[in-house]
This record gives sequence, structure tokens and C-alpha cells, in this order.
Amino acid sequence: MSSSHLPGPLERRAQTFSGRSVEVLRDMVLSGRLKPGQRLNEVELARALEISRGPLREAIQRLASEGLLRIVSHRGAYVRTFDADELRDLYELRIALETHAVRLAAERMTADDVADVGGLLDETGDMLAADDERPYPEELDFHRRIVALTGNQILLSATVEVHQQIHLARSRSGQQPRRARHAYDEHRAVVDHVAAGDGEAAANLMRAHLYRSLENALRIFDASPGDT
Amino acid sequence: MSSSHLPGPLERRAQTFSGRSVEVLRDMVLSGRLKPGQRLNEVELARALEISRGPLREAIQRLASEGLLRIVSHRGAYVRTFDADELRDLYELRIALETHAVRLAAERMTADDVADVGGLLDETGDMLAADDERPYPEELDFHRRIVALTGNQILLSATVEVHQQIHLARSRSGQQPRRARHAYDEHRAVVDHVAAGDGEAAANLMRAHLYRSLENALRIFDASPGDT
DNA sequence: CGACTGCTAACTGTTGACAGATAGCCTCTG
DNA sequence: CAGAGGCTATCTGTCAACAGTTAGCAGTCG
Repeated sequence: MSSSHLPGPLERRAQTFSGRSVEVLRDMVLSGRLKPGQRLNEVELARALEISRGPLREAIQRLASEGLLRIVSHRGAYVRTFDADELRDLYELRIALETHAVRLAAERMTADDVADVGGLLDETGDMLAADDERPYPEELDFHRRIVALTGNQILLSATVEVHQQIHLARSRSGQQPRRARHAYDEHRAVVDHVAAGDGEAAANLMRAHLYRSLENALRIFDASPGDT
Repeated sequence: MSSSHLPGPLERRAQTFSGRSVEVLRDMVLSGRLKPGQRLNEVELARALEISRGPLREAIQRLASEGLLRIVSHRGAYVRTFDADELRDLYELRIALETHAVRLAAERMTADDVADVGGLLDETGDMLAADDERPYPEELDFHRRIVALTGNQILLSATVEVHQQIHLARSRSGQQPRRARHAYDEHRAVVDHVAAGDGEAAANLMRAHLYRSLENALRIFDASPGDT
């Protein structure tokens, strides 16, 4: 569980080739420019990034530690692939993090926080009504926002990392509809309970919500071409 | 949240300097041979490990991603230090992981598993009776065992990583008594409920247990010399 | 015809040297 | 004597070349 891999509001842009490469590579993996299972040729990649292999290898080590790449001795680094069991494992980890997060959020959330998240949900609702579906950013942004409300930076970093892995795992399924309508209602219900200070209920709702999301993800996943 | 940094039963020893250095360095940090706040001189360390700076730097990147080291641009890598807030954040993350883990364990635990963990607890009880206190390995080993019962390798890796960070954070307090007697009883209670298949109750007990552990850790922490 | 063995090409793992940045010290000045 | 400024030594960031390993292919033998 790394704790310092997101840009951060105060942290100015990485000033080293190695650091910049981490961000560039992560973006290439998450955007699908590098596909799951694909091998990274160090010489070729270094030339493309206009750096030498040293800093590139450091970046690869970091992303491997984040779970986005997998390194095989003397054979190279590959974009990580996930089977159905691993996707389930990832979701269980996510559920662990986010159910506890809402519990904490319910204890600590201020009136301003409630308003902020409410505003976020309203925007999402508008987007849904406008049928302008861009499911990924909004969906995960809500969950990230909730965790951010705990004020626990370490918990947030861990959550972001898991979200990224899940995004990668699901990427092979293409951009399927993510049951946005139902998810929206469930988000609203979670926030209501958090705002009311009922962490227990919020946690239960979040757990149910994420388990439904998991089932949905697995259904899509099983219907897609395998990863081996 | 990295997912492949523990030796693993099947995974043979790392065959590369870089990989071996990760294990050696992690051990140096966790054993206290490298102290929190201490700076790692690359040239000196590389000479000590009898390797060059390249692989060493790769290892350092990995450990930074694991949260055991902190890298400052153009200044070097330092063994990470934690303040009281970060220790609390770490514990909250740990609580998130382990409360959900016992929930899963309660669903999946077999009779053999129950016997195994029961045996572990018996041994611990014997050690306590014999007054041969070696608190750390047993304490964390129990919690790791519980998480392992979920069969979720990713969850286990994340938990181990958090445990390591907590161990590092607490290391400055020296080896204080870790209220072994009370912890033992609470462990026993958790296992009983897991064995009975009552995940909800087990989770509540685990949460209470870990919050008590946190309060204890913070009490010791505050009474120790600061980290800045 | 199939399997095994040895060779070759490509790539990763590692090294040592070069360049740029940082921090501490020393000097100079008000 | 205190503070500012420049200088120097040390260390990190980066690079290019060397060495060892792996995978694929061709050739040979059963």
C-alpha cells in the first residue's frame, strides 16, 4: 500500500525523469494505450520517452509495486492481467476500505462536506438526465470523495490504488454501461446516512452497493475474452 | 497497495540484485538497523551490499512505494517517520482491512482452519504462561493468519504492508509491553465468533480490539521522543 | 517424421563514469 | 559580531556500454 503516488494538491510536479515517467506510464496503462498482457520493451520505451533505461526501470519498479505491472526475471515487465478471482479479491479489498471509510466519514463529516458531496451528486444526476454518459470518472470520483472526507490521507491513497487496479482489471471488458442509474440512487442513500451520522447504516449500504457492483463487474467480466 | 512483495511459499528467492536488495533493505528497516529518519547514502549502501547504485536505486523506489522509505528530490532517501496522526491513519486502514477480513473468514473458514488457529492461540497462551514474552511476532502472526484464512492474497498483501508500516511507526517507542494478556483473550473471542460463522459479531469484536490496541499505541507513542 | 541439441539474436541486469543540484563552510561586509 | 553571498565538496540523477540470460531457430540424430 503505497502512500505517495498521487499528484497531491501541494506537491508540485515531479522534477525527475524517473518521477515523471511513473506518471506517464501509469497514465498509459490506465488509458489503455498499453494493453493488459502487453510487454514493455525497455529500449523502445526509453527511446519513446526520450530518456535512458535507468530512470525508466525505476519507474517500472514503482508501478510493479502499485500492482499495475508485473515483472518476470530476465523476461521483462508486462501490463498486469487479472482473472475473475483476482477481480473479486480486489473488490473485497475495496469494500473493506470504503465501508470503514463511510463509518469514519459519518463521525467527522461537517455541514460543508455534506453540501459539497450533495453538489457532486446533483451534477452527476444532471449528467445522467442529459444522457451524456461518461461513467468512469464520476463513478470513481464519488467514491474517492467519500474516502477523502475521512481526512485520512493513507486510507485515500490505498483506495485510489485499488480503484486503479480495478479499472485496469475491468478495462478488457470495454466501456460497458455501469448501471449508472441504480448506482446513483445508492450513492444518494449512502450520503444521507453519512450526513445523519449513522455510520453503521451507511457502511451496510456501501457494502451492499459495492457487492452489487462486484456482481455486475463479474457478469461482464465472464462474458469477455479470457486473459490467459 | 503492492501485491507481490512477500517471499511467498512457492516463489523462489529473488534472483536479481535489485530483488534481493528489496528484501535486505526491508529487513534492515524493520529490524531497526536503519533507524527512522536516517538517510540512506547510496554510494555507501551500495558498497556495503556489494552491488552498484543502479539496482540499489530500484530497490529504494520499491520500498518507497511500500511506504517504508521516503524520497526527497536531489536529497536522498530517508527511513520514513510517522507522527501520531499518521499512526492513527495507519491503524484505521488496518482496522478497515481486518474487520472485513474476519467477516470473510467467518463465511469461508473450514473446520481444519479453526483447529489451526486454535492451535496457534494455545501456543501463544503457553508462551504467556511461561512469561517468555516475545510480543511482536506472535501478535502480528495471529492477525496475519486470520487474514490469510480469507484466501484473498491481495487482501493479505495489503495487510502485511500495513503491519510493516505500523511496526516501523511504533519502533521508536522501543519494545513496550503490548498488553499481551488482554489481547490474547480478545483474540480468542474473535476466533470463537468466526468459528461460529457470525461475521458481524467477529467484525465488531475485531474493531473494538484494534481500537484498544490503537489507544495503547498512541499512549506509548505520545510518551516517546518526537520524530521531527 | 519427431525430438533433441547447439547456435544466434534480442533483451534484461549491472556497472562505472559524467552532469547537475544541494548543503555546509568560509569570507566579506555593514 | 551578525548576516549575506559565493565557493566547494558531496551526493543524487542520468547516461551509455558491458555481461549474462532467455527464447527462437536451424540442424542433426534416432
